[in-house]
Amino acid sequence: MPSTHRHCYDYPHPAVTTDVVLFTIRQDALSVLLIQRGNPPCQGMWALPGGFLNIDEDLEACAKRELLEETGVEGVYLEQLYTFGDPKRDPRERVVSVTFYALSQSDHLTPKASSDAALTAWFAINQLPELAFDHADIIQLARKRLVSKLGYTTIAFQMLPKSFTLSQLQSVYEILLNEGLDKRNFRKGILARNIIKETGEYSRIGNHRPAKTYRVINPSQVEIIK
Amino acid sequence: MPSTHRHCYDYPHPAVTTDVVLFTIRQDALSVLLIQRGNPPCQGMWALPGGFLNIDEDLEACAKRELLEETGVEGVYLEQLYTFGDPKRDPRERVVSVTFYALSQSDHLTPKASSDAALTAWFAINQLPELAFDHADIIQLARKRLVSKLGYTTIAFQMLPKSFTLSQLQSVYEILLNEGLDKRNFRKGILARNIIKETGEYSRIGNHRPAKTYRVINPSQVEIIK
DNA sequence: CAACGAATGTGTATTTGGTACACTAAGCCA
DNA sequence: TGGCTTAGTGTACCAAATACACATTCGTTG
Repeated sequence: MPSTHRHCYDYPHPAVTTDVVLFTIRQDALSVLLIQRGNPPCQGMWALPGGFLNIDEDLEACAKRELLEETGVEGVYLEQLYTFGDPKRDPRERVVSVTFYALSQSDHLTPKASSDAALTAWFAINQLPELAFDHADIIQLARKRLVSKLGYTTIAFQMLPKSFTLSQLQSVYEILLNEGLDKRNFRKGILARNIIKETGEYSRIGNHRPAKTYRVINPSQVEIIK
Repeated sequence: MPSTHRHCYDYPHPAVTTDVVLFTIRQDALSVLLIQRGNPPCQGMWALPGGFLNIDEDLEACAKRELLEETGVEGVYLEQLYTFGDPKRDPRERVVSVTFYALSQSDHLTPKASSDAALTAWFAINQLPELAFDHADIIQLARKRLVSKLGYTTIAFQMLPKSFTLSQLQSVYEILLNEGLDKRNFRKGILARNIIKETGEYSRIGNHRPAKTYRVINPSQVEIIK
């Protein structure tokens, strides 16, 4: 390493980064937000938003900052996923990446061109491009975690607007679980948990019967249920 | 920092450590292995085994190495828990700690005096001493994770010898869950899962009827069940 | 304005899984 | 042989999950 480097330690330190898997549902498919890399290594490949931890910055703050800087997305639900530290995962230097996953509803999605002019785009999880580093592993682990959390938390509501219909909610579950669910049983189950209530208003989109809309009783809080 | 430091970077790097919460059951209590700190900061307080990541070392390898070096324990089940990165969690420098939890049966427990002559000792989880840094938080998170994994994995078997009785197994569950369980229902439930089988041998300890011993069908593999 | 298309909304019967509960069996020891 | 200690076993009840079909309410169109 060049001797002009300024920050010195008496034993080697790895670099620490955060990377974020931002999920949303687009066109009936679970999708993740990726950035096309403009520089080597892995130039031209797609990668998760993320970057180096500032020395006085909390891990979660770093993840949020990188997500905002690189994609313009903020205010989403964010949770730590796993820490990847294979010594060879980045060819440049030793990099330990603390990864997060985030959930966003379509409302909040305003990914803009990043400050370093890289491309950002959504990809359906079953049609991912070639990914940089170990980011494909990270995405699969995040997906697995998200799906398993569906079963015992209220995490699904983080992918819906404040007010939603039961059909929309069921659709989130069906897309994530990748299986169809019985409408009556689904509604019975959700309502029995007492976590949502009617807004009193109706969704009047489409040329069919309007649907009651609901909202979460304890919003912006992911709880363990049952 | 002293200018004699040798490893230099063009932006500051945090230190990365691993810390391990090693659980076992001793005297009918869930217990963790701790080391008394010989040096500041937190001199005299108790801490988790752990230490700095070598620059070419995998995270899990680091956790295993530190556990072996500091406590003499090896061959235990180990799993990543969470990464703690509060900028103020260590007063000396910025330290990001990737934490693990480990499970050991009494058989494997041979904690020896560490190489740097610190004291190691087991503490019941309800009688912990004053702990260094944020190690109390780490232990509580590990306990929570372990208990919740009881419900949907075969993790409990990692706390028992290869061959065990159903009463011993039930005891592990009772201690971790902190509640008594019905013997008949417990046995019915475990056997219905088809994860253990009789060894054909009997445990003949104590002045009472011998107990059939069992072992895990798929040993040294923690599986998700149901 | 009637018929149609499309999505909403609703109840019951069955099966399955979980829970509650008490006595006999087998060994050791005095 | 009687007493102590832990092992080992079955059934009845209740709760939760599943399977399953049709009427309702809009908008649109002929």
